[in-house]
Amino acid sequence: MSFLVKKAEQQLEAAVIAAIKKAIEKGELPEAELLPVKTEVPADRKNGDYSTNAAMAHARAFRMPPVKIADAIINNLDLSGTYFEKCECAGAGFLNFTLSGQYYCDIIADVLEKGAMYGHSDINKGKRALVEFVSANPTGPMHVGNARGGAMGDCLSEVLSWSGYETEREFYINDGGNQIEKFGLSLDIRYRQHFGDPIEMPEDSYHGQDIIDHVKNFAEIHGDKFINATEEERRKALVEYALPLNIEGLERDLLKYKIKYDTWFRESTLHNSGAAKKVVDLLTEKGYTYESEGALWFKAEQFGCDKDFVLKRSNGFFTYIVPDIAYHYNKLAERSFDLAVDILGADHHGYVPRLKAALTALGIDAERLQVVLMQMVRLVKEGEVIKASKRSGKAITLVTLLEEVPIDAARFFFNMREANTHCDFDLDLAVEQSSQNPVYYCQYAYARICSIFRKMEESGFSVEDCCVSGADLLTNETEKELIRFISSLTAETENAAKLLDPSKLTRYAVDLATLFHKFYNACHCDVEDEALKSARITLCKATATTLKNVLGLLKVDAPEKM
RNA sequence: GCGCCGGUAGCUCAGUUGGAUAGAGUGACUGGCUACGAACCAGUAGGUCAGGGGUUCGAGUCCCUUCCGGCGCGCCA
Repeated sequence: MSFLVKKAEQQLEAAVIAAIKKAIEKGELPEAELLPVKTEVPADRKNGDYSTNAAMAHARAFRMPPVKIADAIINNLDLSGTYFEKCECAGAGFLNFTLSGQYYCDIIADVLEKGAMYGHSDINKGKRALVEFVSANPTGPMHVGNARGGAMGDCLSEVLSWSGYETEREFYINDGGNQIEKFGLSLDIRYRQHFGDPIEMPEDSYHGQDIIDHVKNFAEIHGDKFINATEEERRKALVEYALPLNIEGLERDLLKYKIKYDTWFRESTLHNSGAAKKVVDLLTEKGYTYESEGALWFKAEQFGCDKDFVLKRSNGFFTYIVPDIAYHYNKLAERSFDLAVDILGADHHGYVPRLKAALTALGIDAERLQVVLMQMVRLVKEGEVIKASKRSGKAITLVTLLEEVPIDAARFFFNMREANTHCDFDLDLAVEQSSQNPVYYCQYAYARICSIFRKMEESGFSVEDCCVSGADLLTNETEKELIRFISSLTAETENAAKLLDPSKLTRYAVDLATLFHKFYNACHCDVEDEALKSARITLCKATATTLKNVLGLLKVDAPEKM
């Protein structure tokens, strides 16, 4: 959290502990072991700016009613030299504290001093994080689920950076294994169909238009010369033509979505370098594998899984999880990231304990791998769910989505809900440029502030030179509430990083906009009292900085006019 | 059958480490621009926090259990 917030909380805790000790010395409270004092912000501000449950928590230790303990604490409390000016007992024995005007001044000054860096924290300084997200199969276009994963992964990466991590974004290209076989098969059949072969597409092949388009373009270049080649050669040529185009397409589409990766990691490199074989050998050396029915098994039960699983099939091929183990071994052991985050669809949840078990067996602290499971997205239009079938190739693609919905709105919407909740994406609302759309609501607040600044400058008033010149100027409840909320951004960033949940910050942006609009309606900036005018403009500047920073984190534009 | 996730206002969702009378948005209704952007604000109405038990000063939050929904449990990926 912001150092000022921390300072205030520490002052409060120290003052309460000192008061309890003093009361014990004076015999107003009995001798007993003290419990740690915890402070919190009351939900209802009528109960002060901070409260502590110290009196209630000590009820048992002191064998006294909480209210009596609270009285003793208040009688011995010394708040001089702190950011607090008042303490009252309320309810069951809560001690409620009120912040002084100086606190509000100092918060605003701090925001303006930090500027674009306000909201950043250093709690994870010196650590490196890798966020892997989307990692869509390169066999076809991305769908709406990838759009959510992309928006979330990108914002989460930014959140981690803000919390102090040195963060990298990575895309894992599944260019090995079964789905590439299926890709080759699908291309092959479409190619033969293109030249008149009446062969039919199997049920489980890729039926999308993109496969047909690839074949058409391929045929324009190479004609029918692969018709008489062996099936293996033909497939190889088709895959070597289409796969790079698909990967370029993924990169291009994600860039449109404002997502830029630091690395594109290919699964095939794990096979070619022997890394996949190496992790299996390591597990075998450590005695964590055994052979049964011609296959090589991993003793997963020993590491908390419900059953053992196969690493190498009796036909000699590795199962899908081996390259994944090797990949995460690469992230954590070879590239030594302190934290690796995977963003996966919720249907992968059963696989996570297996992967972690294997990593543990390899001597890696599996806690360094954190998996964010993401529930499915349902698209809603005109109040009805749009059905999407992936196999039929009729799923709504990311590109189609972005043609309908502004990019900022899409990114914002996909970050409004926690990963682990089903997400209804309302297309009509996302497109709507009105108050109902939370993206515009936030942007409107920013544009409104900029408009105030323009008006002030036009009348010859220097916005640049504004400051809060006295601790007793910003006393309206909407002003104080706005400032307190501004002061909580750093703590919010830290919390979002800790919980791996960027949705905290979309809600923060909306709430900040709300508090600003309330302030705007309750207090006029353009008042006769020059000191008050200057103070309020300064508050607007701090609000603008905070709002712009948060929208920047989400990569949503903060327009000066709209 | 076993396991994971969820169930909070008509709808979509918040609710921090267990805290005070459970909150927003949206929809419905009533108000507010001869002052800085009304893309805004103020107010009214709407609840058995799925049901039941337990832990304690205190439970939407923690534990147990039942019901309902989503998903996973392969020598597929």
